[in-house]
This record gives sequence, structure tokens and C-alpha cells, in this order.
Amino acid sequence: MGNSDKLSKRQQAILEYIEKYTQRHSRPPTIREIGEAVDISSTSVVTYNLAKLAEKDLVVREREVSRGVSLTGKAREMFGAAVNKAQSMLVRIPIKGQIVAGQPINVGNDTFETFDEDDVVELASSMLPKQQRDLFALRVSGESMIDAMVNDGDIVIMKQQQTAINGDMVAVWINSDEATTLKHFYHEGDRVRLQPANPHMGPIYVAPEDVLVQGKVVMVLRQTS
Amino acid sequence: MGNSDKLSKRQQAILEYIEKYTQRHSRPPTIREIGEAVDISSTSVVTYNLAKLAEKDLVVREREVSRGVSLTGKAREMFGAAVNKAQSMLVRIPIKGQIVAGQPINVGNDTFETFDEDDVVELASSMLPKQQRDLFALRVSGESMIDAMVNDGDIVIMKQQQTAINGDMVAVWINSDEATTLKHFYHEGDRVRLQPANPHMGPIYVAPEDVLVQGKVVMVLRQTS
DNA sequence: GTATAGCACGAACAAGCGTTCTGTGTCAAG
DNA sequence: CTTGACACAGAACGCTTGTTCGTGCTATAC
Repeated sequence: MGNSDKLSKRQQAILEYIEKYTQRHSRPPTIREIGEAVDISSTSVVTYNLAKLAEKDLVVREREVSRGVSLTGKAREMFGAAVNKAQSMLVRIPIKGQIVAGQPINVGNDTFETFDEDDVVELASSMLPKQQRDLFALRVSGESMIDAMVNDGDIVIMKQQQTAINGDMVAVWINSDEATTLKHFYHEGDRVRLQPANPHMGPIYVAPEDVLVQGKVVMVLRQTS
Repeated sequence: MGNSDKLSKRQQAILEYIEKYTQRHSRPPTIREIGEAVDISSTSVVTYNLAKLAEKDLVVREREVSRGVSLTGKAREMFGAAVNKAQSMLVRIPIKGQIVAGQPINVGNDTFETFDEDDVVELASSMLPKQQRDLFALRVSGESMIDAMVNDGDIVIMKQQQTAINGDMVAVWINSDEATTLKHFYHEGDRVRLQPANPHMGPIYVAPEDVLVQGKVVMVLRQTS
């Protein structure tokens, strides 16, 4: 509010330099480095401007500590920079292969610990369920999952489990059909109802011993560009 | 290979301390801070151990620079920490509202600079196109996008643009229908073909002046748990 | 004309911090 | 028993880095 909230050009440049330097060097700059970068020849002028930025809650300073300057969350949001909070970490999920209608999912006994760079999906932990163990990804091959509104080429993030509770979207192998399908799973008395995600389509009913739950779907991703 | 690859307990503790301190303070520790933390009373012993860790490609040192120590990627992977590579940053995309069939998308002229924490999608930059300006998210309301295999509740990540090239998945407003739809866009002579993503459904044809491209879809997200 | 605030500057100083030097102890190998 | 490698230790030093002080210029308010 008012003129006091405006930043001088020098102050704006200082903030940008701190952000860029910290990203690049994994540590904040010194007072002298800031001065050199924004064309201030005196360390006391840098200190004066940092004090002003601290008043505006854009930097935090620690006295008599080398490189004791950091940007506040408010400052980082000014840049639209990705704010890496403790709970929003990147999670890398291996793409274990493909999901194809005519064969069961092969997730094997791999421990997912060594995998190629090309075969991972990176997601923010905030987008995933709390329990992030046993996650893997499969890429859909073919049009057989369209009733689940999952297209050829989509990526399905799954949690490895062999049971389902009502409403779970699961990958099931149906023995009698020799097919894998993605559907919402419901126990109904002595049979299992498999409900497509597409509300215009009807369910199918199978004997419990005819289905094998191969995993629970936690997310579907479609990249269109 | 052999004993020389093993870390001493001191060296292991030093790496862990550097990692933890850097996460917590947004800057690396000093030689003296490391010494205090792992019970080494002499700065020269810390320096000696850091030199050993550098030989093993676990830290990088910069000479005669305060806090000039950082962990290598190899060291971070040892902890199973999320590896934040330069190209894999978290990007936060605001959820600007809903996409509903009977009204055009309202993205307004907002600059996306202030938004609630609850209304963002966090994604790895590796999952997004190179050009990440002008991205926003909309949550789908209703079943009108089912021909695009997009379900009620799905999140659509869009890029703000008003033109389309052939094959782009776009959100278009059709004046004569008074409807928003998501379809693949093709110029065909003097008309526009809008092709549903569901391969079992046929295209619609509209006059170019009857459609308004409101954005290009770059990703669709469905959370099922 | 005076006072105040904002912004700038150089110099000096103080504290932080990394490097170097010298010395010691332990252990394994010869 | 000797030697060499490894790990450790304290002290001193030198450089890096942050703080303080005094000064100057401009704009604004009274």
C-alpha cells in the first residue's frame, strides 16, 4: 500500500540475483557478490538495501553469518518460482512397462531401485496419496481401456496391491476373458461388480475367483503436446 | 571396489549433516559447523575428511570460498533423497476454476500472481512442455467432456493461446451450440474439423467463425484415490 | 532556511571462515 | 624394531565476509 511497498530497481535486481545465484550455486551470494552483480560499489549500500527488503518481508538476514541471507516465501512467489516446500517433494516413479488388454500386468518382484532415466514419471508428492510405497507406472497400449476413459499412450500410476475395497479403481485380470481391464471394483454378495468409469456404460459381473486384482490406480496422466 | 570405497562413520555423518543442514538453512554449513556436529574438534580434520569425500566424488569443494561445499548427485542418491535436478523443478500451476460445457472458459486477465494454496497443481517441469508460460489448470465439472475421455473431476492443464495448429487438443467455445468442448483441432479448407479423442466417435465440422479457441490442453490429470 | 528521509559512497574495522603447518597416535607391513 | 599410511589435533595465519561510521546529494515538508 502506498509508495513504501514499491521496490526500487536496485532492490528488484537484488532479489532476482539472490534467487538466481542460489539456484545455480546451492548457496546464497555474499554481500560483495550482490554488489558486483547490481553495480553497487559499496558493501554498506548493499546492506542498506537488504535491510529495506527485510523490512518488506522479502529477505531474511542472519547477523554475522557468512551468506546469511535468504529469500522469503513471499519473495519467491513474486517470481513465480517453484517453491519447494518440505511436503512437496519430487517423486520419481518408474514406468514398469505397458498395460495391454490381452495379458496380465507384469510387475514382477523388482524393487524399483535401478531404472533408466527415460522410464520415470516425476510428480509432486502433493499430487499423490500419503502412502507412496509400491508405486509404479504403466503406459497404456491400445484402445481397450476406453471404457475407463483411458486412452492409448496414457500413463497410469498404480499402487501394488492385490485386494480392493469398494469403489477402488483397479487393474484386474479376468481369467475367463483372458483380459486386463481397469474398472471400479465392488464386492456384491457372492459376485464382483466391475463398473466402468464412463457413466454411460454398464457394469460387468464376474465370479470372485475369476478376477485377480493386480493393482490400484491412483492417477491417470495424459500428455497431449 | 575394495575397502577404499567404504566410508568411515565420520565421513557418513559428515555427508548426512551437510544434506540436513542444507535442506534446513538453504545454505551449506561451514567447516566449523561440520566439526561441531560430528564431534571433530579441529578444522583441519574436517578438511582432511572432505578431501577424502571429494576423491570419492561425493562432495564438491570450492577453494577459499565460504560455505564452498556441496553434495554431488551421487551423494544425494545415496540417501534416497529426491534429486532436484536443474530441469526437474516443481512447477505450481493455479487452478483457475472449472470447465463447464455450457459456458466459455473464464481465464480473465489475471496475472496468476496471488492465489490460494488449495488451488494449485504441482507438477515436475519434466512432465510439461518446454514453454511453461501462461499455464493454468481447470477442473472439469460434469460429463460433457466424456468424448474427450475426460471425466467429471479431472484436472486439465492448459496453455493460454487463441490459435491452434492441426492436431492440437484445444478447448473451444462453439457459438452456435453455446458450448465449450475439448477436441483435436484441424483446419480443413474453409471449415474446422473437431475430432474427439475417443476413436470410436466421429468428428464435428464447424465454420471457422463459429469457434473460439480458448486454450490448448497440455495435460489431463485424474486422481482416483 | 532548516530538518528529515531516502539513497548513495568509501574506508575502517570486526568477525567469520578456510588453509597451512607442525606434531602425535595407531596400525599394518616388512 | 622400523617405516609408512592414515587419521587426528591445536595453533596460527590469511583471506573472506559482514558491520559500522562519517560524509554527501537530492527531494520533500514546514
